[in-house]
Amino acid sequence: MASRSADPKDSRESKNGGGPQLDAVSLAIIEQLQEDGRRPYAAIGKAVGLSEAAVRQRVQKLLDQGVMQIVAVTDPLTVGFRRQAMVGVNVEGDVESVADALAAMAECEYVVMTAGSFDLMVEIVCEDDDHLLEVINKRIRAVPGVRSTESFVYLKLKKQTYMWGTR
Amino acid sequence: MASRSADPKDSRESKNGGGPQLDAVSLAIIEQLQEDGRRPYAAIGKAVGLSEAAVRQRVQKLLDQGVMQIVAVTDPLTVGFRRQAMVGVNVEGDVESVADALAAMAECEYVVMTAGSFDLMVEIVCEDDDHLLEVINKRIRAVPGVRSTESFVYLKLKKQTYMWGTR
DNA sequence: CCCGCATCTGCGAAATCCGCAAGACAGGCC
DNA sequence: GGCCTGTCTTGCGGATTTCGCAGATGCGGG
Repeated sequence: MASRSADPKDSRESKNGGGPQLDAVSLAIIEQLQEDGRRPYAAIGKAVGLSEAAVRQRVQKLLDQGVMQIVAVTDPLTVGFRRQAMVGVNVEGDVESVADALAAMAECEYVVMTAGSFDLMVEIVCEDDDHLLEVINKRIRAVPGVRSTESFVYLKLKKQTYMWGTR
Repeated sequence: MASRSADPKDSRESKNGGGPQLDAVSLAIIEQLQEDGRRPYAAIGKAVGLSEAAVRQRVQKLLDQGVMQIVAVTDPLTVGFRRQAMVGVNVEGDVESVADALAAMAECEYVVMTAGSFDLMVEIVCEDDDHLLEVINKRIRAVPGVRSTESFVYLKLKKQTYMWGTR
């Protein structure tokens, strides 16, 4: 199912925790859809050297497998979220359970466990200062196991891309 | 052009750095496209109570204005990027010019100016450890104005959503 | 050798996308 | 008030795209 039969011009191994491997053709399809998520299958097929139906099947499989998703992404500012912050968190005890608790909060857009002087980094998206203050001081610090937090309020977003795999 | 909340026209609100305001209908359209970026315009129109052509025009305008984009997003691990890190940067001199220089690097997925003990936070996406090491120690620290950096290597990504505006 | 499995291709039918022109509506101006 | 203007909305036809299905091809196992 993965690839390997048609045209093995690529071979990376490393079964990481996620899923199946991708061949060069699927990579090329993903690149096309990263430029425009609504690009027609026929146009993609022309670009990657495959028939329209084949592209359709591959895209469907990539979606089913969860390798990629085609979605609208927005600028938080224009949809009413005017305060964002990155919060570094230090934990005592089980880091992962704290991470799960934070991930359950709607305002936490992004939660990652890290190595370094923070155990967790969390991106918060809020409507205004009051909302941000409440989330950081009342909700995050109330989670059992949270030892301390340090906040970095966003002043200006300079770059934000979704071009993984495009280089 | 657009207004901002429940009903047709009211006037302005703080013009933030981004752009125009969105009314409830555009919000609903965005929600539809956040569930499935390829959903047909007619289906969206039925869901939000608008004609197909009207939905098409609004979507096109939202795209042209940069309010949203419809793209494929992938799990970095499955497309071959196995090392990620958040890097906090301290700057002497003009912060914005340093931010621009970092934003120009392909490996920098995310660049934001912040208030707090870092002037900039940068998310790096790399293929392996060697690549990550090179980007941080050779490229970022070589940018004029970079005083110091602190790295937080990703151990496990716990949450990553694209649901802005959906709450 | 034969068979199962997976993918790719080609083709028609149905649905969708896209441009165009006309009607509806609110706001600004004299 | 009356008028104008810009925007939004609607409806419609043609080109394009999507979708399902059947057949062809390649590969590995029994």
